[in-house]
Amino acid sequence: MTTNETGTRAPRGPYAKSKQRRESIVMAAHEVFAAHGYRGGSLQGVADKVGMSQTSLLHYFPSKGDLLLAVLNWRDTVTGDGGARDPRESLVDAVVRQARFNETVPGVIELYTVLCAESVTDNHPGRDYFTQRYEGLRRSYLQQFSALADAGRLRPGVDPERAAASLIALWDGIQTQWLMAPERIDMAGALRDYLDMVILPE
Amino acid sequence: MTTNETGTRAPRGPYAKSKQRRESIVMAAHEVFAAHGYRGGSLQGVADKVGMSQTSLLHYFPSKGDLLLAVLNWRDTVTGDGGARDPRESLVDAVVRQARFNETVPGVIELYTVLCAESVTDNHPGRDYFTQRYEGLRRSYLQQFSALADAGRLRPGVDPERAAASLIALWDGIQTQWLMAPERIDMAGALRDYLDMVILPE
DNA sequence: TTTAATTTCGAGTAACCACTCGAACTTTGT
DNA sequence: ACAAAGTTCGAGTGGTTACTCGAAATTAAA
Repeated sequence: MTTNETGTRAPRGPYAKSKQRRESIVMAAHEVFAAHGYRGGSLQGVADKVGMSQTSLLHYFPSKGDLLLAVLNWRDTVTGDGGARDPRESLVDAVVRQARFNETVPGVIELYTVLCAESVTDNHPGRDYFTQRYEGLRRSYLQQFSALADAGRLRPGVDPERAAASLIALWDGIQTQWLMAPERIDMAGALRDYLDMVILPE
Repeated sequence: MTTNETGTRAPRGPYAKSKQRRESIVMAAHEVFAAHGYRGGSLQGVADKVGMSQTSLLHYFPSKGDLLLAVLNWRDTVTGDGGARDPRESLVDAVVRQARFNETVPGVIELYTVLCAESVTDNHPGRDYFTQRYEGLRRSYLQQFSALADAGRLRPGVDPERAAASLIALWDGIQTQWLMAPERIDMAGALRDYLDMVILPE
């Protein structure tokens, strides 16, 4: 038994099912935000999907912005970011694998495409998340391109910094087109073509 | 004087200032939608910018969706789409020129980036516009890459169709990153690098 | 079993939304 | 000047929004 200096009892912390409850809320919010965007999605819609009242939802996430950040951070922990999981895996293989995987998980591409663009409007709660994410991604790919450049495997004239931003840009942009015409766009193919052009064969 | 068969007078058409009024509404809506997106922007906000009542605004554009389409179509007539205006101008020069120009016009890049991604959600009124726009852009660039391929100026292994989609994707994606960190991203540079890689020197 | 913290939710709030209606006011051809 | 059509807007409508409040139900530690 623990008491604090005021004699009141210490807080007990969340109940057993609380963690799963939060997770199911986050997953429902993922669906809603992917389908309608942040502004277009409503807390009521999320609550309906979970099967709880909107008021109860706000007990777990005190504001809509908090819920959005929870969705974004949860995605980060679950899905990858295009990096190699095996150090022996090449950059192009890692990117292509991630692109192919994203196609199979419904909502991932919608969520990022929609929310990322939406985040550049007014004071969007996801703005800091996306700016930091892009900075991190650029840093990560810059490092990989730099390593390739040191190994003499970067096409002459290619700047690693620009290539990092361009790879991310190509990826994002091809996802947008894929959302509008999935059967006409080969995401992995476009990324592979680009990287095969930038990176010289061993 | 014109009368129709019923004896009633023929409609007179809009008044003199109506055209300018519509245009000022469209420009205000352009600002609002660029800053807040379609769902985030409000008719009241547009009306306030123009200095008229929200009701009067709806006299010119009977619904918010109509206003959005007017904004998108107006943009098309005013700004270019990355094509060459002079047939002697090369593809890379035309693209770079358009990219540099877009940087100088506030709101153009915001508008397209935000609305394009937003348009893939539920039943967004701009959806058809963007899908058709992308189809048209791909067809246009495909034609140009094909012509270059016929002239033997396309890097071996590059598929004109994929290159068309990739160029557009790169352009869109680099605009998104530029919006978040304008001083760190060189849009024209990224596009030039890509095209210089795809297109062989004469 | 007691007891307090956590979880749930019904009811309400104030703000905002796109849009309607009807009546005034302005323009303009005759 | 007349009259019809175009324009403006105040007032409202029904709906939705995120969020608050207070109280009941549930959980679990002692």
